[in-house]
Amino acid sequence: MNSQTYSAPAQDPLLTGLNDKQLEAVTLPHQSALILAGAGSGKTRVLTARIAWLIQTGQVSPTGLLAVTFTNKAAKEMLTRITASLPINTRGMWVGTFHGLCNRLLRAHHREAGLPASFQILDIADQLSVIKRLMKLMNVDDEKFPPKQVQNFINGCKDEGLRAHAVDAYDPHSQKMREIFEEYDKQCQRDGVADFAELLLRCYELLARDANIRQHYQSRFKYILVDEFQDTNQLQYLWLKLLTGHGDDAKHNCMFAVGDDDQSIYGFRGARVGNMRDFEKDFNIQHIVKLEENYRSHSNILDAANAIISHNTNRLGKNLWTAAGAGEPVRVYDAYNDTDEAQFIVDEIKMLHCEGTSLGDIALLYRSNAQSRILEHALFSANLPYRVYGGLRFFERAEIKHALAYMRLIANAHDDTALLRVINFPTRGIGARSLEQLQASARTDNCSIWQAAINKVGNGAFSTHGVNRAGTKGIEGFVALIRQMVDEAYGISLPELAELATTMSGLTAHYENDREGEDRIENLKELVTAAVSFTNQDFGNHNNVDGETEQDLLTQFLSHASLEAGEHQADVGREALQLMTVHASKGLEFKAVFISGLEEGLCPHEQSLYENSGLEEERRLMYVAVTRARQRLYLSHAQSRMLHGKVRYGIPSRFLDEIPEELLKRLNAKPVARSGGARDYSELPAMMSKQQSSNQKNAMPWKIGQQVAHSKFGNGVVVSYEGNANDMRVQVNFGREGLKWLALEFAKLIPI
DNA sequence: CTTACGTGAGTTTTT
DNA sequence: CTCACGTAAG
Repeated sequence: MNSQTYSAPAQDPLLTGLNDKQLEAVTLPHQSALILAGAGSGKTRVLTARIAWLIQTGQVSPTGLLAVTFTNKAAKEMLTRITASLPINTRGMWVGTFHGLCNRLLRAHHREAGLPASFQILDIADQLSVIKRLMKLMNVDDEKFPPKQVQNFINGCKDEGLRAHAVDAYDPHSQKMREIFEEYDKQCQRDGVADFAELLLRCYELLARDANIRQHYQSRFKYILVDEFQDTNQLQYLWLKLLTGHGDDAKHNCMFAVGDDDQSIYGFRGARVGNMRDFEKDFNIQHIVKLEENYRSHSNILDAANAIISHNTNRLGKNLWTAAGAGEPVRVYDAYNDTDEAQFIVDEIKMLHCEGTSLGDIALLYRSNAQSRILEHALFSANLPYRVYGGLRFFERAEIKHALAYMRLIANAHDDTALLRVINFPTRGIGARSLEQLQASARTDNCSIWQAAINKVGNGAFSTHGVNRAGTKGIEGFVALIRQMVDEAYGISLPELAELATTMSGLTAHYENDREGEDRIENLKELVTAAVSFTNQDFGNHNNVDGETEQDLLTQFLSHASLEAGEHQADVGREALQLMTVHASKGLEFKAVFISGLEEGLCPHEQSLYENSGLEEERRLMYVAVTRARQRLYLSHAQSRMLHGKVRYGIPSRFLDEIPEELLKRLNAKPVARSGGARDYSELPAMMSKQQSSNQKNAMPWKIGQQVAHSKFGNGVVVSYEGNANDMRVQVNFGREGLKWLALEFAKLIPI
């Protein structure tokens, strides 16, 4: 390695504790580099140390670098760590998500980007409603063109950097899709809104089109650091290339990309693992550093993960190892059915908990959300506290979106999506007919619905005489309300504004009359609280750097609400088991991990087998799941499972076969006979639907929780067992005498 | 404008 | 099975 640029003093606090590879990555010379960071290899540490090191050695100023992540959480984490290691002000630093940074850039140059200063951001739900509305207007058959599919199409195109006109369409169906896409973009433009993908595409196009702005940022950002590079999509990569000045003749800036091709699990959303190889080639990467030392798991777990992932082809190549010992074997449980599987998990959790593992350090992972139900049921019955990740987040809740819609209308009443959301909520007698009329006149006049409403009720002076159609009164009321809100909003603080949006709109009153509105009112109050803390914490956070325009706090808050929808669930204080999909578990770690539902058809998922390289992504998913565990890993599968109201019989996942038997401890059944060669899975889908003869699980001699008496140790309770019918050992908790393993063959245990 | 019922779909989802 | 959504009736 070329170390002429800098030689690290060994005692440098930034660099102490780094292993050789980490140190190498952190102190790489001034060139683009690719860091292959395995799970639990200290990736974030390296990324932040790199930033700190670059700054501290004077190679770059804090404002001269850009660090981009996928999640707000990761961005925050990075900022926190930077602040902890360097006495610098992170304000004005460009550390954030792709969307957050693009938003920031677009706000600063909204005119050049062709957007209003207070443009709003559509989340997926908003976007879908725009599409549905538009399709109705265009008279498109939503049977032939399911709105969700249209949405995926539009986002998919944008993620590849394509506008409607650039999309190939040779058949009527795709031509229609393209047409909707085009109309959709026009509609958004008129509303002054941008969807998630639009933020990136708009930003990309701006940089591509406007040489001044491009060069400005290119000369500013000497270093670009990218986290989770394997998850970047086509457009994100193009954006990065543009920012580094890659396409231009001038020598380009440095890109420091950190990623793990084995953890690429978002291909279905447009992520391109291939970007890693492209990066290597496009940037003529001289430095690929592999971080393979894992600080998380014992080696049995890592070896299992390595074995599984080695079945993938075309990897960049990496093998995790650890200085920690082998640890416990990976436990495998062959359940009779899904209920049995859930019960097994509950029993094991009870035991782990008895032994002192805190519930919050235990995760239950599954491939699809539907699997959580049965687990929840079992946990609930056992009185075990749990927390399910997923579902609606704070800013996605209906009542919150309603309040935000009022706030959006205060910022810009021409926002059709916001208007339609609340024009009749709380109800004010505006029915479908009057709405249709409004939408129709908006379309004829090519104006916003707000404008159409104003035209209808007259500008300012309300004419209550003459023909008053049913809806007019309601519309008048709505127009007056919004105007009044805008008036009142003038000069007040953001929390006051949030308060205004929840009360003056009638939302609070509406929910007060609702029997089940209590929680919603609580949430609305919480929204005001969120506005308070946003005001305090983010005040000046987006200060004028570099000609950024001062955007009002309201717009900032609304962007924040869209871009950072909040935690998935708030009750963090309580000690609770963590239930989540494997996708949601990425980046997390737990002392003990249960991966359930390891059956063909579920994991790998049936659907994935029809997609090309679908199986490999499923395997990466399994790899991610396995590498979450620090000490103990349970893999379970059920011989039968209730799915879509029918009993399905599944065979164990092929991924189980890919783990060497010596790493496993089969908790009940005898190991599946290994046929030496690979199993033939080609006819699986057919097999799945057939009913196989189910071999009954061996009867367990001792159930967990069974009370027993022992001549020497006294009374106890069975907490665990292992082995098979001939050679069974049970673990018994004798209270004061402690936990004992007893071989059933010798120990005289009497059930009581 | 609610409420009830029928219908159909049902992987994963950082922003 | 279970949820979300759309349509019909009250």
